[in-house]
Parts: sequence; C-alpha cells; structure tokens
Amino acid sequence: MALDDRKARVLRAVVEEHIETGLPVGSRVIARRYSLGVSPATIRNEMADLEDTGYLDKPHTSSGRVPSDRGYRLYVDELMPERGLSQDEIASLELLFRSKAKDVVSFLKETVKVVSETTNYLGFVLGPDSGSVTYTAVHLLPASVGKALLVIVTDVGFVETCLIEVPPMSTEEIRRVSDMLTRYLANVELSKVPDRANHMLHEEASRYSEIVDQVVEFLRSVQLMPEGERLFVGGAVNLLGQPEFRDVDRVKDLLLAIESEGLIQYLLERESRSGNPAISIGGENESDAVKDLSMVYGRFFAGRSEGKIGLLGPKRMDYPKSVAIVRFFERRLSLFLSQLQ
Amino acid sequence: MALDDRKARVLRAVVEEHIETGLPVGSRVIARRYSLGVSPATIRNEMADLEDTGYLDKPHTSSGRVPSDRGYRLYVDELMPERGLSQDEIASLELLFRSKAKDVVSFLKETVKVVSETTNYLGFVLGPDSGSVTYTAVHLLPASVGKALLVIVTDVGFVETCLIEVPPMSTEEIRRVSDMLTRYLANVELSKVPDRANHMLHEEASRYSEIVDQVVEFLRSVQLMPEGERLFVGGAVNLLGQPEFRDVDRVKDLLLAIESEGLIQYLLERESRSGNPAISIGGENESDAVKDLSMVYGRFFAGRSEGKIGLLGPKRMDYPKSVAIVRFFERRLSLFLSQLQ
DNA sequence: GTTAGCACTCTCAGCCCAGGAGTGCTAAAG
DNA sequence: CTTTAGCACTCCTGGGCTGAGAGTGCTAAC
Repeated sequence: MALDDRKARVLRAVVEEHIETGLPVGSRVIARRYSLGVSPATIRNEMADLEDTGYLDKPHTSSGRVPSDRGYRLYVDELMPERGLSQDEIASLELLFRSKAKDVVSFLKETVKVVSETTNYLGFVLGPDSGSVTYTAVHLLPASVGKALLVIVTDVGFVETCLIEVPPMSTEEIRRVSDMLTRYLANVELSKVPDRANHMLHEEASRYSEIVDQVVEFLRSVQLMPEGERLFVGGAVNLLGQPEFRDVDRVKDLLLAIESEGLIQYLLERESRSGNPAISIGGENESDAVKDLSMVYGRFFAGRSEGKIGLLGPKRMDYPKSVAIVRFFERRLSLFLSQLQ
Repeated sequence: MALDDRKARVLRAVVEEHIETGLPVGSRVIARRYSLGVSPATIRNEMADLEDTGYLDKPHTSSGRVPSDRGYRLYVDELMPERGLSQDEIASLELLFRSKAKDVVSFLKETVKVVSETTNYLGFVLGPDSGSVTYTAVHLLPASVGKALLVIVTDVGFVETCLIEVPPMSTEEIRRVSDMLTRYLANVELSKVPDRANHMLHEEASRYSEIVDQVVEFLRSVQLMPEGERLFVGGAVNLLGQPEFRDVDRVKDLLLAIESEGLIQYLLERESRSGNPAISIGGENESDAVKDLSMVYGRFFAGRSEGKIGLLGPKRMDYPKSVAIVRFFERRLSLFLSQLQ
C-alpha cells in the first residue's frame, strides 16, 4: 500500500497543516504553502484518491480534508521527519537531573511536571514495577511508645514507611529486632519471605511474632501495590487548551477516566505496540474517552525493573517533538536511576 | 439590618430553590412550593424589597431573582438549618479511620478522596504546619555504597526520607553516626539545630562534617517545605458538573489557579474568617477565578500543629451538608491524629 | 396590606438567508 | 495521458428576525 511520491507529500502536507491549524485543510492552502509545484485542482484529485484509500476524511461533503487515524499512522511510521532536541532544549531538561534528588518518588513526580510543561500535553510516568522485587533494606526504628517505624527500600530505590504497633520495648531491643529483620529479610525474594520469616521466628524471635507478622504483611502489600500508586500524572490542564476539548462533558469524561478508571494503565497494558517510542493513535484504542487523543510512550529501566514514561495529547499533537522528548527521557532516566542505586 | 420574618423566609426560600435548580427563581415557584400563605404578587413585592437592600440580584430586568453574595452570607449566618449527619453517613465516613494507616501523608490523601467523593465538591486538606517543629527521630540507614538513607519523623508524624552521599563506611560506623544524630538532633527545635550540630562536630564527629551538613540542610528544607507540599487536593472533576462551569476556559483558569498559582493556599491565608467552620462566599474573595465558588473549611490539630480541611464548591453548594461534614472531620481528624502519636 | 390583572421586558430556540470556503466534474490545454 | 481552469454545487457559519414563554412592576380593586 505504498503511496507514490506525490501522494505521500500531499498526505504529509495535510497532516502537518492540520496539526498546525486544527482546521480541515483545503487544496488551495496546500498548493500555496507547500511547494509541490502543482495547482489546487491536481491536489484535489490526489486528496480524493487519498480519501478513497482511507488516509483522509472529510468532516462533511464540502469542506477540507482531515487525516484519518490511518493517515496519522502512515505519517508517524513513514513520513514524519526525525527531529532531535536543540542544545537549549536539552539544557533545560537537564536541569531536572541536577536538582537534588530527595527520593525516587518525588523525583519521578518532578519528571512528570517537566515533561508536561515542556510539551504542553499531559505527561505521565509509571514507576518501575517491582516484578522481581527484593528489599535492599528492612529496618525498624523506635517511634513513640507502642509504635515503631518500619522502613523498607525496594531494589529500585522506592522508600516505603509504615507505622506498626509493637509491644513496649527498649530502644536496644527494637534495634535487635531490626537487625534480625535485616538479616533475615533484606535481599530476599518475596516468595521466600514467609519461609525466612518462619526461620527467624523459630530460631531467635519467637517472642516477636506479632511484629514479624506485620512486617511480612507490609512487604506483601508493597509488592502488590496497585499500579495506580506507581503512576504519576500531570498537566491534564494542558489538554483543555485544545480545540477538541471545547466541550466540558468530554473533559469531564476524560478526567474521570484517568482519575478513577485507570485509563492510562489500561492503555499501557492493552497493547504493547512495538516501535520506539510506541505511538498509539486515537481510535486505535477503542476507548471512547481517548478517541481524539494519541499517546507516545517509551520505557526506561531501573535495574531489572521497567518503568514507562509518556505523553497524552490531542491526535494532532506534535509527533516529532514528542518522540524526541520521550526518547530523551528513556535514555536519560535509565542512566540516572542506575547511578542512583 | 435584621429582616422581618416574612422577608427572611422569602430569602431563604429563594436561596434554597436556587441552590436546588441553579436557575433564577420566580415569584410563582416560591408561592407554590414554599407554603408562605401569600400570593405571587406579595412575594414579588418582598423580592423587590430584598433586591433594594442588596440580598437578591436579577440577571436581567425581567427574570427571576438570584441570591447576591450578601444574600448567601445572611443565609449561611442566620437562616440555614442546622444539619447533622445521619447514622449511615457517619458510618461510611468512619470507614476511613478503620483502614490501616500506612503513614500520615497517604492517610491525608485518602481523607481528601473521601471528603470530595461524599460531597461531590473539590476537597482539600492542608497538612499540619510544622511551625514549632521538632524531629522526634533522626536516623541514618545504610544503603548502597557511598549512599545512606536519612529518615526523619516530624512531631506531627510526617515521615521524610532522603538519600545522602556518604564516604564509604561500615554498617557499624553508619550506626554510630546515626546514634549521634539521634542524640544530638532529635527533639531539638530547629533554631537550635545548627548549634547542636556544631557541638556534635566538635565533640565527637569532626570526621563527619560532610554528613552533618547534609542532614542539617535537609532538616531545614523540610522545615521550609512550601505549603504546596502539605496541600492535598482532590475531586476537581466534581466541579465540572456544575452549570457555572459550562465554559472550558473558566475551568482551565480555575485548575491552573489551583495547580500552579496556589489558589487554595492563597484563599486560606488571606482571611481567617472566624466562624466554625469558616465559610467564604464568591466575590468576597476578590480573586476572579473563584467568584462563583464558595469555600467551607475548618481546622484540626495534631499536637500543637494546626491543619485545615475544607471544600470548594459552587456558590450554590449545599451549605448545611458541607458544614456538617467539615465539622465532623475537624473533630474526628484531631482525635485520630492525636491517637497516632 | 394583599391580590388580581395586565402591559411590558427580556431571553431563548428556531428559522431563514447571504457569504464563504471548498469540492467534484467537465472540458480544454499541455 | 496528465494537468489545469472554470463553474455549479454543497455545506457550514453567523447575523438578524420572530414568536413563545417566563417573569416582572404597576395599578386598581378587595
């Protein structure tokens, strides 16, 4: 289904013009603004052909053309120009990595902010999964009477804390328990944790079964942490500027879908389109709320764990720029997180 | 400026009818639906008077009346009925406090969610300030080579962690440093921290100045934590259903004002209206973005620190219910947080 | 003081119409 | 055979008009 050269150039022109203006594109504009060296009439013929083959749509019988999903697909797969980032752009993104990293979570949140602000689309990061998680540290710290603070660090650098109830104990005793926990449970795969915990109880900690139970329970709950808690989303407001969201109800549906129904997780899960970064366009994902939206996303790695970073924008988003930015972060985040460990 | 009894009843009827329907209220509806025992004509006369005295407005010469800000004010101050919460409502709110508290921050986030979901308005919680903060715990835990995890707990129960760089040290050594930090810096007022840190350096920790500097720096940064990081907001979507937000631009302005410009902090700071809970209505806060919104908020306490919890809804929100809910949380949160310590 | 009646005002939805943008087709030109 | 000019046609858009409906304010009667 390869298009001849001129058809391809017309399609590309229509897509780019439409992306820029948001309006249906007429033959005159193409003839005038894109130097194809032919008259509007010829363009019209080409556009009619492109419509027949499904690359263009017409909102109504007599107005300009608009790219169909298939048209966008061809555009991003074959027609769109490669675009790198300028020195300035890179410099401004690099600022993020210079700032003091407090902890992984706030760093990822900050990343979302930067991504969404520089693109003016909705940005998201799905934190590294903990598929094969082990805990590099498990500590118990004295808090107030009857309470202790459990601190664990996952192998991808997430710090999780939890207050647990403990019988009254001296600081020294808490420390002993903490040491035991570290000895038995740190760097142990989750599946082996109950086993190790039993060992621990039998050998030296029978008195502390209450504590150990809570610890095991918490380790499990972190492991099972729903994707929602690993997902950071920001810049939804940016979508409101887009003409396809003049309608409040649509905005509401979209925000609800993202906030309550885990739309983004759903989309990420649903298909792992290959392509790097992966791009999914409008109606390709049959969810109604996103039929005017496209998603560009890539993967990054923290150790063996994989995270995702991406953008959600209008179907007529700036694909070359979005791709460049996602690519940048794929590489840069992996680098940064590996240094952190 | 007390109104005579019938005027008060007319005003109340207009407010309640308008809150229910969102439309300008005519004299006929009032006469029919609220049993005042007089004819529409009489109501018309009363409404004309109420308009003269500034309690009602007319969108245009010949349509029904709408409460003015002053009208709402009188309504919430004197006319509106007290309303408690039903057993069912209380039961469903209490669920929140039964769930396992992981840590204070996620608990407060959960609270916001509950508040906004049960009211269908935007809900927010401003976490307890740390005006007179001390750190009840300061610990250092071994992480990977060259890194250690600093864990501190504020006196209101916030746990903050931070990875810092350390020279290569044995676990034992890290523990010694951690103990020192606890001894010198825990339960010390922030203003005295630099002093204590100096003591520590002179007396036993001169080798660790690099670490101590980072700790002091981090303590300060937590102290200075911008209000934005203590503020949890949720349920903005709920506002989109309101007729006053048919217009996307307005929605956008509002979301931007909340997200980037700290609108809520600004409003909370700007006036500490007395009243319990405090209610601020539309144009009373001159910010343009909220001229159709009202805010109902109250205080809760965690030790000596004060937090705030509230709702942002359309000016025609259900005040009796909102007040009841905020009251409930004022009391209940204070209780819960004091138990936690 | 209250009410019925009535003229008046203003909004809103629907309709029509003219203007404009763009198409598809046809026929002529290259 | 491809390209282009010309032209009739379609459809959207915005402005202006109109009639229905809702509500008011005033006046005069109760």
